[in-house]
Amino acid sequence: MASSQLEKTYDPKAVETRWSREWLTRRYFQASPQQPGQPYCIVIPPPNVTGSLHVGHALNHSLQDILIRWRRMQGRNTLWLPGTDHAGIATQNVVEKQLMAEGLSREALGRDQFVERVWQWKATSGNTIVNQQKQLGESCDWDRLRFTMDDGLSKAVLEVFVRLHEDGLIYRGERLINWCPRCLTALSDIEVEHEDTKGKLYSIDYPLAENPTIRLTVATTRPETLLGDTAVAVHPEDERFKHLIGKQVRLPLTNRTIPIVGDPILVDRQFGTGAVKITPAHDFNDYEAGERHALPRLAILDHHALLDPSGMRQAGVEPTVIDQLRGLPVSKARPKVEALLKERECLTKVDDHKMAVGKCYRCKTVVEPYLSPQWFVKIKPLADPAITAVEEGRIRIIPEGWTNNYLGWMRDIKDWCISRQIWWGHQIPAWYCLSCNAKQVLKTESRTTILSGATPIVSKTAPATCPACGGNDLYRDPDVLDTWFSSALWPFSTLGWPEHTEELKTYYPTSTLVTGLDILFFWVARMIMMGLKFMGDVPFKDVYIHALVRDAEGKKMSKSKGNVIDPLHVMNEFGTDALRFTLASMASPGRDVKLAEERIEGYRNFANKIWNAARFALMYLDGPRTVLPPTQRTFPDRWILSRLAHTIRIVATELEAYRFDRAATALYQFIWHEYCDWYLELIKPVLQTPEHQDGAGTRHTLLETLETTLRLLHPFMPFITEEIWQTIPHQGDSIVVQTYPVVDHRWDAPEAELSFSLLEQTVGLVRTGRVLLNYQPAQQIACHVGHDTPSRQHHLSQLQQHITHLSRGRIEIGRPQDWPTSRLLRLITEGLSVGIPVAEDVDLQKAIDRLEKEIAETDKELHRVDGKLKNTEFTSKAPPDVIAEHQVRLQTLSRDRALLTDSHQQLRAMLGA
RNA sequence: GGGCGAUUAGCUCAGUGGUAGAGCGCUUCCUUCACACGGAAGAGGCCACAGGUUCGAUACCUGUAUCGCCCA
Repeated sequence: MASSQLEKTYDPKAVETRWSREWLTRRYFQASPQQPGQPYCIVIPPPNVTGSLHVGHALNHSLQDILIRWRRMQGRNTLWLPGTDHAGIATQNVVEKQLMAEGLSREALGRDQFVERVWQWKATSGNTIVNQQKQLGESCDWDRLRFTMDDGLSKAVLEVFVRLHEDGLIYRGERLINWCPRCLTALSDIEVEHEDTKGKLYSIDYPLAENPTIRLTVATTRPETLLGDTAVAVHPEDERFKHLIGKQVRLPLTNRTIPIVGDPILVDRQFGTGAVKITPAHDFNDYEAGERHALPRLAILDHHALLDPSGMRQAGVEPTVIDQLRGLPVSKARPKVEALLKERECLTKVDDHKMAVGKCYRCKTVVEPYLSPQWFVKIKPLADPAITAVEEGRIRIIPEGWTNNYLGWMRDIKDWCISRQIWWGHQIPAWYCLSCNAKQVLKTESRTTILSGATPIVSKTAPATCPACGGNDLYRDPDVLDTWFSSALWPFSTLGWPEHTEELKTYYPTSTLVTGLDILFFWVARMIMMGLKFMGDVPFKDVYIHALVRDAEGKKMSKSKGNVIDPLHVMNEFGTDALRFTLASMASPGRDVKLAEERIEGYRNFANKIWNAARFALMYLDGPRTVLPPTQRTFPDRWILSRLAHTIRIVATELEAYRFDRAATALYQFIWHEYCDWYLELIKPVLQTPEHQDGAGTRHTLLETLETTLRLLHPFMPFITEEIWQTIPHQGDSIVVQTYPVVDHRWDAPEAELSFSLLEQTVGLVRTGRVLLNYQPAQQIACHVGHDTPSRQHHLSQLQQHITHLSRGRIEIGRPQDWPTSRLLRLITEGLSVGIPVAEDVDLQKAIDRLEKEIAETDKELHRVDGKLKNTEFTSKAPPDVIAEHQVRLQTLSRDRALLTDSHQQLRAMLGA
């Protein structure tokens, strides 16, 4: 057990590579329903299969690994189930870009070949993130790795789709949906990101049909959609306009007249001119208004969001206008329309206006409301139980503040558009009989349109014949499902559902879901709905929501900004343990993690500190070790055991509460500032004295506390703790499968803690005095130590050897009034006095300044406390113990002040002499 | 526009109805035998602002300002 086994500086790389492999080889993370212990299960939020690990994953995964390793050590039957997500639009975009670079396109390839190509891409890049996760030491059961498009999960998707359809909770219909004209697919409401932009508010005159000299002025931010207007709305109680309701206006640039309707929902009398145009095919609010007033819908944009000549013809747009606008994107059409309106003197005003535009969350293209037939989930019946589950506390959201966010969204939830017009994903299991639906299925060369009137045959397997006509000319719906549809099943589909597996019985409901706020609605809410619907129980009991990781300035990390911290780079430079500990210690609830490399460096240093503490222990562990009952151990041993017990308590409490930051801080504080700074220093004299009578007992406590601390720290810093644990005397194969420390009440030693605080205070004063008098650290000095309170004075004499050792002084303990009155610097705090002889050649100014500062501070505090005690309001109303405490403080402060003043005078006298 | 959160040391953040805390950074000293990725000693704060509750508020309440997030 020679110390040369450990290098002077900890080198994480070799250690991490070795142990991450070894743990996998030894299959420590494999779960089984047969294992004993109360189950504890976490399903990982599946990252994009073709992605790579970013620092957000690192945070998310570190926290899960801490929970899982902690529970595993507690003896729970733990399962951390890993997996990846097929990320439909994102992955398809990536592969399409590759094709473009090769001069190909998905259309040129055809659907089957394209999908085959994506599978190939998944095969080459799909393991990247998994391998990175392994490098991070994530203790997942890798045998159970799942993918949202693997056979089992696809089976679950089919089952769910068919059953929801049977229950009338999935329907197909023509609605206005969010459409990305670049991805050429529908998006759900929450896949649209709203962004404030500067726009304009146009005021446009619509002349009254019966009397063109009367004009109704409408305000709009999108003048080009005017071509598709089918009404104008005013508030039914607006005195300015209510007499116009029911009349017709001429729609500029077209040959149509449209009605004026009264609508209290759509119209805000204060906004704009008080009159708005209604374009049901191009605006969500207008769509609903159109429903209320049974208005026709006229679409003038095609699926590329270009002005569509045939749409415009149907809308009665003047042929010359059509010629000018055909094929233009909105951004170019708008100024044209503006100019045309100006020409005709219809445009009365253009104001600057702040407005929100929706953008595709995948490609940031401006989305268009687009009228098209899509598949929807009727969500209300699913949402209601999901609301109740959270209200009743069957699911706890942590931090609690997000609960209202969740409930608010769920109560106002809209039907979920689940069809996507892409190729990569779960194709919808619906077929159309081409003979029954001859008029509803329109095939052109480039596109097949299935009108909303078509009758689908929904089935888990391809039907051979049409059940209605017996025909066999069946056409499968080309759309695929929203990726989140399959993710919503994740907590049970990964455990084998729809089969009734032992895994489901054992691990469902899972214990905790750890995720970022950004997918609370996308994913968490939908898992709750689907879990309740298909498992009859919540998918998890706790949802822990952590913050997002930002850069040191608090900006969102993004490749284009170049402020991305690459976790792998950081792990290489500072060690995985350092990164994990940093993320854990910064995971305070309700606050974003602002990550700077200096922080990680700081925890790299922490790892090195632990490493060297272990080196120290190994140097002195040779020799017999004796186990003594805690009360019979030495003062330093009793103290450190007491502090360790305290730390174990804190870590347990904080982990239960998901306060990773506080648990990490407690560990840091204990290890560095108690164990290393004080305990190891305190026991050096015993260890460095051969045959010391306390040697055997001390060596045992040293080992016992180090080994326990390593286990306590292991979930946070798995690698270094394993490496050290293996080096010191131990029982068992790996720290991974050891028990987590629990509090031993016999370790609590309040008397030792009290003595320690006196020791710390005394050593602190001596060291301060040493610096004030410019004595070198190594120089042995003589000093007097005394205390006001006799019992504390007695404690000082018991601590004499430790004070002597830590302050490098010959300590004489006695009452301050008996000390020499000249050539002595006295420092005083809270009744404790330290006197240090002043050598002939010392510059006393520093010491005098210091004393003056302390006198001033004591004075200030004295006045404050005295003032309070003289205030009868305080003495009559404050609780007695608070008053007593103030009285004691007043006494101590007065005595300190007197002694400090005395010391100050003596020093000044010396200067004068 | 609605909701939520933040505002504490130079920076990043804990925290509590009764002495203001940590990490990093900064200053000075120190290569002594675990560690210079270290040790020791320091400097640094009207706890955003204004009211209120209270004997007492950085903390509880109300409002304001600034910043951030979510929703519309």
